[in-house]
Amino acid sequence: MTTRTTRAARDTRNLLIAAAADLLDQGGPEAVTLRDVGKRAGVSHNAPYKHFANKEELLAAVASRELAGQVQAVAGLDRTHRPIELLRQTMHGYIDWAQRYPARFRLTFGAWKQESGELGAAATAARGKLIATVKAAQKAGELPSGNAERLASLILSLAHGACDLALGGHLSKEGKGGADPDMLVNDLIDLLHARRPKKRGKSA
Amino acid sequence: MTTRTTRAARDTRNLLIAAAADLLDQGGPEAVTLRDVGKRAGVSHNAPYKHFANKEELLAAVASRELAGQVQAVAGLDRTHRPIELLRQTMHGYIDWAQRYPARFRLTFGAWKQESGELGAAATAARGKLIATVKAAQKAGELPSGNAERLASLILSLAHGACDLALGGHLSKEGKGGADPDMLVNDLIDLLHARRPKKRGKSA
DNA sequence: ACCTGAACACCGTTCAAGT
DNA sequence: ACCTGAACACCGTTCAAGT
Repeated sequence: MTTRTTRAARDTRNLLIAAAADLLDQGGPEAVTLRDVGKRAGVSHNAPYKHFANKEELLAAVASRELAGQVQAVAGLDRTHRPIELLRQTMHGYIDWAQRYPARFRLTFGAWKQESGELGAAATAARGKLIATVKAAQKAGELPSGNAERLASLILSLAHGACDLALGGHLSKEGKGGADPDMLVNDLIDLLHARRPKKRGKSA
Repeated sequence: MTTRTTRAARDTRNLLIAAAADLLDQGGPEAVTLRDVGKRAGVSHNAPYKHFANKEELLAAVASRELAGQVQAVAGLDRTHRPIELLRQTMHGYIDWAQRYPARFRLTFGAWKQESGELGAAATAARGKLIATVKAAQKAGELPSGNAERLASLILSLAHGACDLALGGHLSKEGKGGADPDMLVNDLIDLLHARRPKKRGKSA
């Protein structure tokens, strides 16, 4: 099972990642100190340096795990639904994640000074999953044709922006004009669906 | 001119804000230390505490100034254009600001632990400006009818999300699928424009 | 190969004191 | 009313030393 790293080392590594994620959830970014991460993982305050080059690399590992979880969630979706409903569920899952774990969401898409290869790969994988879903919906005639990557960027940007603004209280939740991220994603998907190619002169 | 605060105090306050913004632009959030802010403003490292309760309040003042600048920019737009073009220019201005000053953009919409009344008011003013622009475009029949606040949230969420993703390199700039925030905003506005109320049976 | 404890430089914040 | 210098607690990181 273990190739080069021992089982104990991999356990410690995962414990450190889990500890960082927990601290993030409970107290935000500034609550994630290497000292508390170590304490929570049952090791000394600088044991993390045996598994990560520095604090940012530990945080990058947390972010990578989150993106991998997103890919997993999409892969586990019920494939009996129509492709456009799969797309809708994918985005609602994304929004649900952002709202349940706001600190992880902001960390994942936050500012990284040093590019982590693992994080970049996880992001590419997640983006690939979304593009495939968009392509399937296009093939089924449920979305307008055109570049799938650009369409995916449109949908993801909206969902992402709505989540980020909502977390900051910039979406004016109260009143009749209040729109949460789920509603806005539905609005856009409905808008796109209305522009789908008409197969047999069916009125839009 | 000065009501209760002296001119010197107001100058120092503005110098501190400007110094913080400069440090933010040059070295990112972690470059903004109270010590360097003071040094750049020509005062001691804890003079900021005479003008702001703590570091976060200084940063909130920076963010408020940025939002006020956005409102100013919209107010200065050429009113001879059609309303929907004003909307387009407003969003392009927003995107341009985010790309020129990424650290200010992320600070402004970042995580605030203590609600600053000034920042909240600035955000409300900026949102109000956008909603008014959307309403004007609706009245001119250039956007679909419906709740203007919700439509404004849709457009702002897209622009905001596209900027945030682009800053993190999550928008796959290269290749034919590459779409930058300006293109995505144009896509959405065109999509909405195509769904505008048809006045005299003009084909969409 | 992995971990520890001491140490260093740095930061936000407080406080007593000055004008 | 505004500012300063010293001090405190805390943090990321390094290093010598242990198994």
